[in-house]
Amino acid sequence: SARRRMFPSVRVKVKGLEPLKQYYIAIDVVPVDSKRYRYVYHSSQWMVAGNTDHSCITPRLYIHPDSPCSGETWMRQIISFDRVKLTNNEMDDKGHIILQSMHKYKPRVHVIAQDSRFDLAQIQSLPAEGVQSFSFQETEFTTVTAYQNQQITKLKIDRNPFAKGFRDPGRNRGVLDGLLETYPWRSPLALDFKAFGADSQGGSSSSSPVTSSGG
Amino acid sequence: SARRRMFPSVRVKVKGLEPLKQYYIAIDVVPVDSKRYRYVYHSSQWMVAGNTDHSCITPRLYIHPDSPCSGETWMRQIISFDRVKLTNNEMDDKGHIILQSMHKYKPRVHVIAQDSRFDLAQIQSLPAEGVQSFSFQETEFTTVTAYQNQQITKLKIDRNPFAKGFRDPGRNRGVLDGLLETYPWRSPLALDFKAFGADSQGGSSSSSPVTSSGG
DNA sequence: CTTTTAACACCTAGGTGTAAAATT
DNA sequence: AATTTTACACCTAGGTGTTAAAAG
Repeated sequence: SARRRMFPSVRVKVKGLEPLKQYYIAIDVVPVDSKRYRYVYHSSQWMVAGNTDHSCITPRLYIHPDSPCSGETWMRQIISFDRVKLTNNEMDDKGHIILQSMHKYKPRVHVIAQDSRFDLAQIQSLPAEGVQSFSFQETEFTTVTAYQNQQITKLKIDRNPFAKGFRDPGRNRGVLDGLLETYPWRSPLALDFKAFGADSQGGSSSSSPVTSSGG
Repeated sequence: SARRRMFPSVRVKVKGLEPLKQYYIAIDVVPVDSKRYRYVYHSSQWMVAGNTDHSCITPRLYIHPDSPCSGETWMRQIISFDRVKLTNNEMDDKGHIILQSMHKYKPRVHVIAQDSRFDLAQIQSLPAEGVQSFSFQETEFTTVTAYQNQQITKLKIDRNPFAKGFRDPGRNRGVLDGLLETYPWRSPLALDFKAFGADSQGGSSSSSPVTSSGG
């Protein structure tokens, strides 16, 4: 029943909003498939290890704490979801995002136009209209309770300020640098409402008790 | 240009709200008079030391972070304003409550019925209707940048968790106990919407670089 | 002289991976 | 054997009164 922050966090830039209109921006995390995975150490790969039915659960929505906010303000800043918390506790009552361990997931970002018809700050699920949703291939991740991949561990230690105590000022740095070259998202992800499509340019996203999928 | 939390913080209990209706609850701090004060140490008293015109400033509103919320939820819990921050910086751009040092002030609590006509989460000033305001005589305080009254200092050290490092486990305890007997607010203040009046029963309220008024 | 500012040691509060223990 | 939980040392982040220096 652990609950930890998602790290790296999802960070997005938005353009094409109406400056004076009010928007909510939210994130949720949806299953990529219905498979359960296990990590095969000697081949450094995630392998299918069973099936899971996710169809009866609706994902929880994390509303960005700045919501609601004008399109102008949203577009002026990088929108960071660094306080999102994940848990594997299905009975969680703190509103955190509930995921099953050893499964693949992908975050989605939702931009919701304010509408006086629904209760704006009490949103528990997505409204039927006035929503645009985006997701990014490179933010896919696999959930774990213990790290399987030492490269991910090193990346987390080096990039997460709260893990500074585990940093080795010595030669580990080279290993991390190598991983970062292949780490797809370094700068904020980009959402363009004029194009109405997901234009990814890198950024950061993943989760806490989590390793990336590929090996 | 200091900005510190208000301590003790204002804590209220509410009754008489409509359970299913949505409300904002907010606090602001208004001048008690137009006088500037100085503390006369030998007589342990605040004396008038000048005049100030507060008429051209509208006080800033601090909206309780749980807002908006149903009447049922508001009534079920103690409503604590322990994150309110005060500053003497008139140019403050962080939204903190701006006060002048060496003046007397009194907090006000506002209960605001949700209304689709105004932009609910962007409230900068009080709406013209649908608001009920309460204040409590015993929460009056005088602002300072350095404590004038050693009893207040001792009370803060003993009651504020963040000041634990200054606590003296020895004989100071007796002094504080004596002050607490005369300290008027120990339990949450009470707002009754059926009576539409301020029914005070003690509680806690004051401010950060602040001493109480009386000697 | 009175009042304010800034640096400081000392706290609370909470986010890390780790390693051992517990669970399945 | 694989996975999860728990206690832990070590961090970040930020709230205290104190003190000396600065400002008025």
